[in-house]
Amino acid sequence: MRGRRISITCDECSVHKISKFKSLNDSELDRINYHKSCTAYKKGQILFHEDTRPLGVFCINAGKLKVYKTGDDGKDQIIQIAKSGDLLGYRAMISEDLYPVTAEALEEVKVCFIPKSEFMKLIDESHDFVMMLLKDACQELGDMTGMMTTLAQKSVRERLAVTLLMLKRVYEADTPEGEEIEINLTREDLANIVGTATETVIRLLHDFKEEELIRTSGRKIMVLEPERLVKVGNIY
DNA sequence: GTCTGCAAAACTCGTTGGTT
DNA sequence: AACCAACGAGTTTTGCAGAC
Repeated sequence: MRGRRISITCDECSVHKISKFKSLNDSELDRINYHKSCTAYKKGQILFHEDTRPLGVFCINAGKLKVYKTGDDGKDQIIQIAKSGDLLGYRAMISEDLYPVTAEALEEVKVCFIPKSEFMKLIDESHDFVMMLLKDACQELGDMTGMMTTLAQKSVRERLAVTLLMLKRVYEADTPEGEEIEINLTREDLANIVGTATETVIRLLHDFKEEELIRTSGRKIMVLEPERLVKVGNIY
């Protein structure tokens, strides 16, 4: 299933200022612009599969993706919800590994693909760019450590509270100021982040609703009381 | 008591075809 | 082209039994 080719130039890109490419100079940016290809993916389409070889990196222009790993029992564990401005696939490429995860569009997604050769040239030439990648990789390592601890030590109820707060941060980036933040994810995806069964997530969401911590409208979830969710999640 | 898995019912959403 | 109803697929919810 392939996406539809589209055209986005870096200087008119809406996320350029928050992307990893913000430190590049004009000539470096021109080169990326020349070599990259941009694609629109529909919901459910796959950008890259686990255990395939990276041929380049993906810069998300618009939309959200779930990044997940499939376990031995066939169940998916969602590692990350990637959003506009995020860069995907560079760690596996730099370490010359296969992709450890799959990236799938959660909605209409616009993505720019930068071939490996051009990306590696940038790493050779731009110190600022390398530092930016290093910072990002270290940050993610820290996040993963936190996630592992959360999954291992917290109850499902606590994990769901932590997950809702994390998703609120992800979704508020795309929400105009003043508007209510809506987390738009299936219950199954939510369960795959929390690491539990869909039914358990639905039951706990029902409890959170009763406690007026959240409100739901169809599949959409609105966090009403983030401070109380912090307490429920035992976050200090 | 907490959580999971299964099954069934209820609900939502996207697609399709007909009508205006 | 716009609107609407019907339909089917997918998703959500609920109840129950059982494992830990």
